Amino acid sequence: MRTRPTLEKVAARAGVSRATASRVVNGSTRVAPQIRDAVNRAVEELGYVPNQAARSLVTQRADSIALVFPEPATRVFSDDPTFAGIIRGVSLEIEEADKQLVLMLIGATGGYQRAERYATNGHVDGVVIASMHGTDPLPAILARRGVPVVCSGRPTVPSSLPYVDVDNAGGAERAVRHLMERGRRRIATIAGPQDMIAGIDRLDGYRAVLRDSDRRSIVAVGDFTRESGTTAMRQLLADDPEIDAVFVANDLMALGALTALRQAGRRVPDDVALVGFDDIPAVSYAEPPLTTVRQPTVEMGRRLARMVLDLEEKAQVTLPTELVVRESTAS
Amino acid sequence: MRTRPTLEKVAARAGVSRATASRVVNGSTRVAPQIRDAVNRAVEELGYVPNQAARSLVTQRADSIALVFPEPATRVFSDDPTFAGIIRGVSLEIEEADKQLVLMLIGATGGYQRAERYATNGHVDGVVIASMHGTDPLPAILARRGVPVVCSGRPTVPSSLPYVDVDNAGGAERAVRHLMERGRRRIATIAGPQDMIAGIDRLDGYRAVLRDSDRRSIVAVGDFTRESGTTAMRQLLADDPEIDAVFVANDLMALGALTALRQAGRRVPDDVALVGFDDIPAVSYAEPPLTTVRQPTVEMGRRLARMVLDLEEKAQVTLPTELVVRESTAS
DNA sequence: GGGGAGTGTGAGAGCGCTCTCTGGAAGAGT
DNA sequence: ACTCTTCCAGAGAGCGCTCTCACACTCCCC
Repeated sequence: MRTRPTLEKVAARAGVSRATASRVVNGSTRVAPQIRDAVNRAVEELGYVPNQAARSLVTQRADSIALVFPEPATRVFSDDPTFAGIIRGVSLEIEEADKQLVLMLIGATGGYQRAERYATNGHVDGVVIASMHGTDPLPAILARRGVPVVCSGRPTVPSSLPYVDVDNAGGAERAVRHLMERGRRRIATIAGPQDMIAGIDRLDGYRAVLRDSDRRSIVAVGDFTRESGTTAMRQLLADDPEIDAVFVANDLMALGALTALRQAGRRVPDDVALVGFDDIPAVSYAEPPLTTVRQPTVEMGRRLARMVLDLEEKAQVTLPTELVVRESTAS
Repeated sequence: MRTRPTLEKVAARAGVSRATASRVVNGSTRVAPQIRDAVNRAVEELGYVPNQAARSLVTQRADSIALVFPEPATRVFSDDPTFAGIIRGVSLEIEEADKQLVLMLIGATGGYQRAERYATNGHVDGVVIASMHGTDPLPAILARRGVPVVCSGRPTVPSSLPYVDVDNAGGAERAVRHLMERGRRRIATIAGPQDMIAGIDRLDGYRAVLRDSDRRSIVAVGDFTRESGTTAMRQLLADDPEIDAVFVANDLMALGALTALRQAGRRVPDDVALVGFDDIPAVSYAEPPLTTVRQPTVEMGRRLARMVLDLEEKAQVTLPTELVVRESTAS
């Protein structure tokens, strides 16, 4: 393999100086047309590609951003398309900006130090943290180190860090109200983990609506996995057999709950109505298709990327969610 | 934000030369213990982190590899955990080697040139192509440019490029033979796209077994999406209502087929037995749970990464698949 | 006790690029 | 015709690091 051509070679071939060649490559306007053409031709002929390392060294920019998935997220990763949506969104925006995406799935051992070290060594211009765990120390650490950080999901502890979240509470409220409108009396919930903002806010939304209508909450807690949905549903049925509706804090658990209901001989929606959250593809193919709350995952990814790339102001953003009504809540 | 400390500063603080500081940072043994300690202390105190760009510039290594998902793959991405498995595997191995993973989802517009340009500018040490499309020109282009490339999935056109594939044909054969052993007479298949090696090989496996037992093939073709599975299943039932078993080339289509069967009033497995391929989590929660062929996606990712990192010899590897029997093929 | 072998440290070049600064040519103004 | 401005190209420094080479020192053996 022959060595890759340098700017020097391009300049020599075009009969100009390295500085001029650099100007052309970087699209400066203040270059005479015929010289620009000559350089471009040389670039073409030699197949010149700028050395990013050399460029970064002098510009102090890396032209890439990191997308970090903390350990707890990686576990769900393979079964929850929510993360895929965020990746896609971030990727789309990054590509448009002609930058690179560095993906870090933080493993169990020493992943944090590794991510911290990496993010602070100038190899990335910013970090998007796809953490659903609000107690994650990484964002604050990086921010203190001067690395631009944007979080996916509002941190559980109030902070001034920029984030992009979805309207979890609002979505939950709409879902529960929808169940009430359909005439459901005993509305339970399967909540998500209470160390994640999505788990907390969705439970809050559920509680707020029930409180307003003077009903009591019936709560089981899962961990956003399908299995935990099944377990929680069984428990709910054991605790209160009269339940006629369940708001489940995510679709994966809702699918698990559906299994438990079927096994218990309850018909959906006839006996028990079911609402999920996320709108992953699988729920629209479930039997029956599940009503759920859609969250704009790709858009989330886009906003996260735009903020960290400074294409838009870093802020604390909450994107709207939308109730998608399907058969599982037919009256 | 104060400027990050350089090796120079560390050396000064430790009272040694830059060269010695470099030796310590890079873990050379030929340094006197007390000097090593002094340097390490200085590193600690200053919070020194090596500048990767500067390092890459001189070593000509990037310490990162790219994982490329061509356009057709990105479409399935969000609903098919197969890709997530590959990503995890690659990520695990990369992390162990203390390198970085650059993820490229190739978009519709100019993604190829972008990927090519990026991969050849010395920013990555190698490329893993998660292409299921064997006609993809990218691998050959990069290989010609001298970039280490490993493909996920055997290219459809014979080539000497290293790849990691799974035993698609063998898995399909085992699945179909399993259906025969369960006494099924009319075994159809829903094949995958015939421009992907997984689609081709799985159909070949199906055909081989039927040929050996002198039965005729009944084939419908899908594109690996759930919807196409439903459509193909309907078509199959219309063509030949006597069908009592279907081998489906992937799980997503199998789930789609299950929907079609249910809608047509066919019981699974009583009337029609169903086998999928991939073993995604969803099929074990389907009603009934589907028999399928498991492929080791995480292991695939690991092998891909190890090859491209030169931790093991680049070769053409085929990993075994395994039949997982569940209720959908009970006799 | 002198020459080699072995060991640890420093000096300095240079990776490929960007960017400031300077110089020269051309055009405009008096 | 001469100066002033404008514009564009080149020279050169230097980003932070690694690595070769040279050098100083200790140790050992004949």
